[in-house]
Amino acid sequence: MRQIPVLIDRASPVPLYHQLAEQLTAAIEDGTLQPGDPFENELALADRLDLSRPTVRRAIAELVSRGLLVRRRGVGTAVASEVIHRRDELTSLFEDMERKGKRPVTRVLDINRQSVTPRAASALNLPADTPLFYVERLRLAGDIPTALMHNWLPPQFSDITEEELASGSLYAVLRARGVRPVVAHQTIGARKPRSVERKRLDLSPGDPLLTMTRRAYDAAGTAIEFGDHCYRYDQYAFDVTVHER
Amino acid sequence: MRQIPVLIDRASPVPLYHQLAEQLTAAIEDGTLQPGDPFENELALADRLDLSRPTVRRAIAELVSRGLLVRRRGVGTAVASEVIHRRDELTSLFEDMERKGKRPVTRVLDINRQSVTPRAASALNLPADTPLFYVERLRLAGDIPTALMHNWLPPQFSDITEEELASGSLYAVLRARGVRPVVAHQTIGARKPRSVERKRLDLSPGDPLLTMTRRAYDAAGTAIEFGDHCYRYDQYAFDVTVHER
DNA sequence: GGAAGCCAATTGTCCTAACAAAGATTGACA
DNA sequence: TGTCAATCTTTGTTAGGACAATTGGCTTCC
Repeated sequence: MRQIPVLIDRASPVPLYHQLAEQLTAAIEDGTLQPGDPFENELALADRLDLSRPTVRRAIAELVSRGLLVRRRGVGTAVASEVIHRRDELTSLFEDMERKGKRPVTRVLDINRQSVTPRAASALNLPADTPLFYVERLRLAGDIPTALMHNWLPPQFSDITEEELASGSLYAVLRARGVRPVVAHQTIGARKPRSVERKRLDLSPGDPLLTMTRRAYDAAGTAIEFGDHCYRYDQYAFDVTVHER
Repeated sequence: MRQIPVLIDRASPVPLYHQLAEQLTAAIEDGTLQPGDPFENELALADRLDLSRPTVRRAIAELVSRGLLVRRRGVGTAVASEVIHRRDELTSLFEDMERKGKRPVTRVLDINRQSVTPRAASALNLPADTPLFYVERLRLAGDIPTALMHNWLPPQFSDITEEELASGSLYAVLRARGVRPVVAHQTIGARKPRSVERKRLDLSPGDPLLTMTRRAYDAAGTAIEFGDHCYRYDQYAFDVTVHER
């Protein structure tokens, strides 16, 4: 039975069960524990780390709910098989590209702090004539234009600067202001490009466009972003993991 | 403060926290509790139902993780706003269309019970030369061709008949055999159609194609389906709800 | 040698208890 | 009257203990 080294800092403000869950997750994700490997039982783990059983159970439950571990009463706990280990995440294109080592570059093409756009306003649950913060950006991976992004945000974000946007992800800017997108509804489709889009994304004649519109909400259910994005079909695809029930 | 009637059966083999969670969920889903309504606090609920606080917490945690409730320390618990209460589901195109009242029709174009297709076999974690069950289907909404679907299944499904497939959804056929797809990884993209696809889907020149490939797994992580689908861009789009963390 | 039954190991459920932290409310004081 | 501090309410974290249910292996008996 492999014992994973775990360090618990009782002085830290982060909950013990979460410290533990993080370190166990890391051990699985970096391959220290392989799929199918047996996992130290919860009593032993609690004893070894000087934590109570409920605390250890809570940490393990977190990994189980993410599909990293599988438990069977009377038998034990094991690392789940490879394919189950993924989860849906709310990420942005920027973060996706960074993870793949693609070195994303953002070019801000247009900013309008008083944009009246009924379609966007209604997606944000605001009156149709509400002036919104609007930004159009082009994302490049190296030299290749990858995505053309149109985003509308509620008026309280109209002080966002071009510099902030150029430096990285829109979600990072929002999070820096204490706003956390928690749920988003996305619609993914395809269509023919318009001529502006063809030019901006450097498309050849006949090239299709992959499109996504997104409405993102915070924990209270307040709409915080409406996005309308176009992607080069040969540069981007959406990976989605769906679960039953 | 609305008190929801809850009946707990301590003699039942179903866990108390689950009985409670079910009844609370029902109250939200049938509209007894409306979005934004305050929710009885956990101490009061525990007291009223004669349950311990951890048991009540566990039930509430279940609803929170499904996005039905929102909690804030020091403030209380409330029913989440409408937009949050949705969940990703593993459904099929057939079921999607049925829900929208579109009256789907399936036409089986090709069946091969011994198809050797290395790309599909490897997606199913089988040796590349494994003979697979292959079916090509065209889905129509009324008269309009909507999707062209290619699916490969492991050899144990090679007794599936054309009649079964014509009658409805592939997933329904699988479920009737006691196989439950639980997780699927989908990749959604766009591309130019090939000429067969143009003909089958009755596309005009220059029309793009929306594509999706899917690998579906059962609870044990066994691959049970590989699908490669094309959709008419003007007839179909994917709705995806993503959650943070 | 095989089968039935028992036992140990492990996870699952449930309870009591205590204290911490965050937000809202109240009240005292300037 | 306005502001700050104390207090109350509510959720969050952690602990410890008891017993139940399931599984797998071992032992014993035929």
